[in-house]
Amino acid sequence: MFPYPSGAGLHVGHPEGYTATDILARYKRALGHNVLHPMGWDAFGLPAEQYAIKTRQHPRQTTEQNIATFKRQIKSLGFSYDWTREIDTTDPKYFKWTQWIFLRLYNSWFNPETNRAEPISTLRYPPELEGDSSNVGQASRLSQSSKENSKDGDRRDACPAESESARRAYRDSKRLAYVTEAPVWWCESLGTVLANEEVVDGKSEVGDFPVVRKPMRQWMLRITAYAERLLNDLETIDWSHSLKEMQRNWIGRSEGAEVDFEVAGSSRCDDRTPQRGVPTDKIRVFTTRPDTLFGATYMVLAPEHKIVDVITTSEQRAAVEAYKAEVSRKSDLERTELAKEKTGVFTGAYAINPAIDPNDPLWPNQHRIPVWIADYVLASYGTGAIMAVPSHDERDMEFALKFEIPTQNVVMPPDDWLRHNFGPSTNVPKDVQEIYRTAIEELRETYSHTNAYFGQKAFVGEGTAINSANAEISLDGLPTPEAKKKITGWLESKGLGKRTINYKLRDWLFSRQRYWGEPFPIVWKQDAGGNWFHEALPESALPVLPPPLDDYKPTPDGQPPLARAKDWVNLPDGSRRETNTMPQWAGSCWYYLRYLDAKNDQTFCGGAAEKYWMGAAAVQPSPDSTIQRFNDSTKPGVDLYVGGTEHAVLHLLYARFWHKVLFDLGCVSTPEPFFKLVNQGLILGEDNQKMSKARGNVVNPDDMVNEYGADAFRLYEMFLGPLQDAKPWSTKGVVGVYKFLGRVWRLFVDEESDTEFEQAETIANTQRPEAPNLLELIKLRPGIEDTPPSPAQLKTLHACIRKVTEDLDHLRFNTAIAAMMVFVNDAITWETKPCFVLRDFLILLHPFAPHLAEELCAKLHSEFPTPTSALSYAPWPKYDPALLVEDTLEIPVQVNGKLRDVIKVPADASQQQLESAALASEKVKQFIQGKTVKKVIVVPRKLVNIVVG
RNA sequence: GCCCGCGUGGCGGAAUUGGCAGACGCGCUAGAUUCAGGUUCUAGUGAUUAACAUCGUACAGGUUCAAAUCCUGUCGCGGGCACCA
Repeated sequence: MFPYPSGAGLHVGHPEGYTATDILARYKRALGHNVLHPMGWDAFGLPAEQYAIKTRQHPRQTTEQNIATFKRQIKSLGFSYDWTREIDTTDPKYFKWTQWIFLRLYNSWFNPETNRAEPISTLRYPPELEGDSSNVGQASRLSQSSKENSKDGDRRDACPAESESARRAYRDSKRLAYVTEAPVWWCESLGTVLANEEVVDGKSEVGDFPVVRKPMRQWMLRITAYAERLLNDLETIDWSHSLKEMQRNWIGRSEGAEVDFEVAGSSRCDDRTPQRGVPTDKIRVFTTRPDTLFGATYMVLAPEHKIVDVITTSEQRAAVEAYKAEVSRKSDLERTELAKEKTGVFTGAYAINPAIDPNDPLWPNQHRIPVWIADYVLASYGTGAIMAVPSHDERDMEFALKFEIPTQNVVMPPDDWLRHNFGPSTNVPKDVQEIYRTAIEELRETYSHTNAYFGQKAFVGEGTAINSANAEISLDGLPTPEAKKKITGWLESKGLGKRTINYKLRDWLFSRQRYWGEPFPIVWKQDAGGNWFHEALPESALPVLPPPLDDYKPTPDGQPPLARAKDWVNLPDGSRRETNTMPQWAGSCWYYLRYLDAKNDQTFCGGAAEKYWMGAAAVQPSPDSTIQRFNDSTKPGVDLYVGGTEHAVLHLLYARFWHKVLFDLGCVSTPEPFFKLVNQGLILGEDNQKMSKARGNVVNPDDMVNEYGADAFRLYEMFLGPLQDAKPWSTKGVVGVYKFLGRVWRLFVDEESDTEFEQAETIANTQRPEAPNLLELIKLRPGIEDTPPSPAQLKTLHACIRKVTEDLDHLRFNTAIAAMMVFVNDAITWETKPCFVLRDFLILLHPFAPHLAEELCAKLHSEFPTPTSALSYAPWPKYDPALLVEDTLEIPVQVNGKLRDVIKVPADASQQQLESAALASEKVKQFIQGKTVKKVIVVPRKLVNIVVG
C-alpha cells in the first residue's frame, strides 16, 4: 500500500484494495502467520507539485497536509497497519536510499555476456582505449596516433588527458544511468520532460497538456538492457493475464532480421556528396518477414534517417527537403493523427535487392528498387529504414497504391483467404470476381502470376513461399516459418544480414526539470580541455537535500528550478551540482523493500529482513496455512500486491527493472519483486461512469463512514462484486450490508436493553457530556447459552467456516460475505444459541467488520469467558468435514436432459439404487410412459438422466 | 485497424469448473407491528400461461446423455496498443 496523497483526499476506490488486504492480513494472522501490512506515502512528483503551485503553497506544506488527511481517513476505517513502518518518499531518511540506489545504477553496466548488471569496474575497454588508467602519464596508442588537433599544446601533456577522457566517455556510455542528447517529450505547461510512458495520445498524462518532441540533454536509465529478462520472467510470477499482456506489448519483442541493401551505383546517384561518418553504400533495414525479401519492391527511409541527404539526387533534392521540412513541422500527435493518408517522396536513389538476380527473367529490373522517404517509417524503431513488401504488408500496400509502385506476391495465402477476399460478396474488381468462379487452383495460379495490386489487399499471414528463388537459393514451397529460417541463414552466410531481435521498449527518461523530486547525487566537472563531465558524489554525501527555494516553479525554457539556487549549485572546488531531479517513479520503485526494514539507517534494507520477508530464506509454512504461496520459499517476492491497473507499464515495469539490477548486484535475493499481483477493479459512480468531480458522481468515504460506520463501508466495498472487476457503487446497496450488521447485532443483543441504552445515551448527550460507560447497559439476549450445539447448528457453522475460509484463500470476498449472511439468517431462528458457535462466527466476521465483531466478542466474553478475549488474537476456526457429511441427498432426475423430479436418496446409494429410485418416480414415469428407455446416465451423488426415444 | 478480456432477472452479482441457472443482497409486491412514516418481521418475486407446461445465461450454429460453462461465426461492451516494419 503506497498511495499518492493527493489534495482531493481518499475516494472510495482507494479503500477497496486496502480493505481487501486488511481482511487478508487479519485472516492470515488468525492462521498464525507473521504478516507485514504497512502503509506509506508516495509523495514526490508532478501532481503534488502542481497542486502546491495552484494553491500557492510550498509542496512540503501541501504534502504534509495531504498525508495528514489521508492518514485520518485511512485510520477511520480501522485498517490493521503496522504504523511503525510508515515511510514517506520525501523524507530525507528515505530518499537518501533512493539516491543510493541511483548510485548503484550509475556505477554499473550491463554485461551482455553474463546477461546481468555488474560493477562498472569490471568493464573492459576496447583495444584502442586500453591503457593503465592509474598511470595517466603514459600515453596511449590512440592519443599517439590519431590526434592532429593537439598541435597547439604540449603533445605529451595533452595525450594522457585525451586518453582518459576517451576512456571516460566510453565508460559513461555503458553505465545503466547515462546522459544523452536525444529527442524527448517536452511539456511546456508542466515545464519538464516526460517519459514515453507518461505521454498519452500526444498529451501529458498529468494534466493533459500538449507535449512536443525536442532534443535535450537528459539522464536515461538503460531499462532496454533488461528487455529480455523483463519479458521472460513474467512467466515466473502470478499476475493477471491482461497485465502480463500489457507488459509484453509494451516491451514489444519482435524477431526478424537485419538486411543490408546496397545503394545502386553511379548512374542515378552520381551527385552524391560524401559525408563523414555516414556509410554511403548501404541501407540496413529491419524486417520480421525476411521470407518476403523477394517481394520487396521499394524501400522507405524515415525522413530523419542520416543517409537521406547523402543519397538524394539533385533533381529530387528540392522535393525531399520540402518533405522533410513539412514532417519536422508536424508534431508527433499530428503525425499519428493524420496517419490515414500515406505521404512520401522519392529520393531519386535506387537500392539493390540482394536476393534477386539482376537478370532474372521473371521480373526484369526488380533487383533495382526505388528508395523513398515517408513518415510512416519511424526513425526511432529498428534501423529507421524498411524494405517495403506491398503484397504482404498493409501499410506498404497502401503506400504502393497511392504512388503506383509495383507489387510482387511471394507468399501463397491459404485457400480460405483467397476465397474470402476474392469471393463475389466482397467489393473487389470484376476481373477478380471472374477469377473466383474458377477453380481454386486457378485462383492460386493467378495469385502467383499477378504482379498487380491483387484485390488491393495485402496478405500478411503465414502461407507458403512462392516466386522466391535465385541461382543460389529457393524458398518456394516452404511454409513461412521455415522460409524465414532459410533466407536468414543464406543472408548470414553471404554477410548480407543477420537474425535480430528488436524491442519497442525504450530507455527510461529519468530526469525532470522540476523542484519536487530527489536531487541527483551527481556533480559536473570540467576537464583540462574545458569539457564538462559528470561524476558521482560519494555515499557519504547522501542524502543530497534540495536547496530551500522561494520560487520553486518550473521555467518555460527547461532550466530546472534548482539552477536558481546558485549557492547550492556551485561548489567550492568549481564543480557544479546536477540540477535535474528524479521522476516520481524513483521513490516508488523500491518502497516495498524499505517496508521490510524501515528504520535501518545503515543500509536501504538489511539482508536478514529482506531474506525473511521476501521469502528467499527457508521459512516453514504454518501447518494451518491453506495458501501455500504465503511464505513459500519457491515463490519469492511480495506475497500479495493489490493495486490498480494504471501502473501496468509505469511503476510495475520500473520497479521490476530496479529490482533486477539490485538482484544482479547482490543487494536483494529474489529476481522479481512481486510474486502475486491482483488488480482491483475500478469502482464506478452510481451512473456507471468513472467517478470524477466533473460528473459529480464522487462518493466520499467520510460520508459513508458517518452514515453507516466503517464496518458497513468495508463490508460493502467487498460485497459489491469480485475484487478484480469494475463495478458501480450503489449507496442503496450499502443499506443491505448495514442491515446485515444490524441482524448480527440483534443475534447477540437483547433488544430491550438496547433501547434502554439508546435512551440513556440520548439523555447523556443532552445533559452530561461525561457519561459513564453506558455500553454496559447492553445485555446479551436470552437464549445464548453455554450448551452443546445441535448437529444442525454445527453443520450451519462449519459450512460457513468452510465457505469463508475457501473464499478468502481465493480473494472471493463477496461470496464469503454471502455465506455469513446465510449463517446469520439461520442462526437468528435458533431457540438457543450456543455461545461457542456464536464466538466462532465472530472470528469469521472480524476481518471484515472488526469494530462490531470485537464489541460483540467482548460482550460475549463478559458472560462466557474464553482464554483470549480479543478476536485479533483468536485462532481461525477449522471446519470439520465429518460434520458436513449429508446422510441423504436430493438428486435431480432428468428425462432427455430436462429436469423432471428431485428424489431423496441415502448419500451412499449405489448407481443401481439411484437408477431404480429415479425410474420409480411418479413424475418421471409420466415422461417415459410409452417410450423405450435407451440409456440411463447415473452420476453418483449428482444426478440421473434417463434417455428415452 | 490490431491484441486482450467480458456479455446471466428491473439492478449488483452466484453457480463445487460440463450435471437442479439465478445463492446472497438491492429493488418491487402483499401481509404483520405502528395513529402515521421509518425500522423490524413473514411470504412472494426470470418470462409466457388459468393451469399442465413451455421458453430462458448477447445472437446464430455445432459437440455432448447433459452447455451459462467446450468449439465456430456474428453483434455489443470494457481495457490496452496504435504506421513498431
